[in-house]
Amino acid sequence: MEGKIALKKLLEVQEKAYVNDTDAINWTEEPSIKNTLGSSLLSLSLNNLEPPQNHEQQNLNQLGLLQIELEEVKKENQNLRSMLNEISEHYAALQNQLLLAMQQKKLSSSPRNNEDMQKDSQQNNMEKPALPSCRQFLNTGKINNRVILQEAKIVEEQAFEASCKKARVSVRARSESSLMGDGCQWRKYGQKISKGNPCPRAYYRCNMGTACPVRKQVQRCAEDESVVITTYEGNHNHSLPPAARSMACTTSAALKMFLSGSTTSSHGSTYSYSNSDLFSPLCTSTYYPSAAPSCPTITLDLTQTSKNNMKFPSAISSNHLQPFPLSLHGQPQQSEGILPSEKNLALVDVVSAAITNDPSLKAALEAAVSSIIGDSQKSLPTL
DNA sequence: CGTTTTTGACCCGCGC
DNA sequence: GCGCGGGTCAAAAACG
Repeated sequence: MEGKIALKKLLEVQEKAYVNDTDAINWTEEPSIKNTLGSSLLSLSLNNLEPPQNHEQQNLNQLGLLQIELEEVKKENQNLRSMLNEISEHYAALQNQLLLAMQQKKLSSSPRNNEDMQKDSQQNNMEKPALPSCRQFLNTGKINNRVILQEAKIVEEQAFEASCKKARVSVRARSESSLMGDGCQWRKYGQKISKGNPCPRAYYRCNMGTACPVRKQVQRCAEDESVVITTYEGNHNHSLPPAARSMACTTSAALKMFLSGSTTSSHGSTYSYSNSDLFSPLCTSTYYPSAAPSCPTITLDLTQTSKNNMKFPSAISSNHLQPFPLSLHGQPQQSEGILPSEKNLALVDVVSAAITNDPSLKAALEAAVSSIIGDSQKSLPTL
């Protein structure tokens, strides 16, 4: 019977590991379990190796029982898996609804074109079935949940794509090479010397998919030629290699967060991430000129390294950046001479929470940083 | 020889 | 309407 106990223990550990990944126990490293399992399994194998004398029938019975039990546990495991999937789906759907609600709030709070927005939303409501409230959603059945989830995803994707169509993500990084290793294949299709910058601007197109709309511009900073500014525009219409996916996730997540959680001026906005502890002159009051002023541009400033802190945008003005440092592990830290508004604090909270609570975003940011630094040997800044 | 890069010409939007 | 500047095209050159 020791074998049965061992199997039970093993299954318990497996179940525990499955239900909560973060609390998963590496049973091979857990001394008590390791010892118990070790001795039990050993005795089981020894029992099985015993010559089939009087115990033959007993062993066969045991084997049968164990097989039955194994099947039961497998079923239970499947149930747990499906439950987890459902919970994940619920979570995603609720997240979508939150996003939509935030977007609607943003639209309704904007005094400009309020009537137009209402008309648009009415039109949208006529075109698409209205999304249920959270309570309704939670009370609906399994099939309804799936349908709602799909609808929510479609609506969200449409809204996001519309917002992102012209949105850009700019990455500032110190690099000897003018090309950032972002995992994608790019084809150069043009080069120009822009006004106010002696360094030429290179234009690249994504070469990985057929007619992929993604483009990027690469230009060295006029003030500091060691800084390379890479601006990405558009969404990939094909699968990406892991390295490129990390970057795409980062830029997409950054766009998503800011388009959903912030205001946008009529003349376009520029936001900035930075990973520096202190304000750099480049960040405090410099406007990174966008070739398309009507497009919102998010700037990931990776020109300075830091261990624990990351700087996030606060002021969302059309022409100036006034970021202040934000500790990802705590509350926003106020910088000298810069007073963030309540709205900005809220935005920072959203961003902070998003990164703190979303391991994938955190990982994507780390991957993006590592791809830019291009030095896998060095330890990455802890986010 | 196929692919990629270079570079001058062209297009288009915006401000005056 | 005109000029300016950013973005794109496409032929030629370079490269492997």
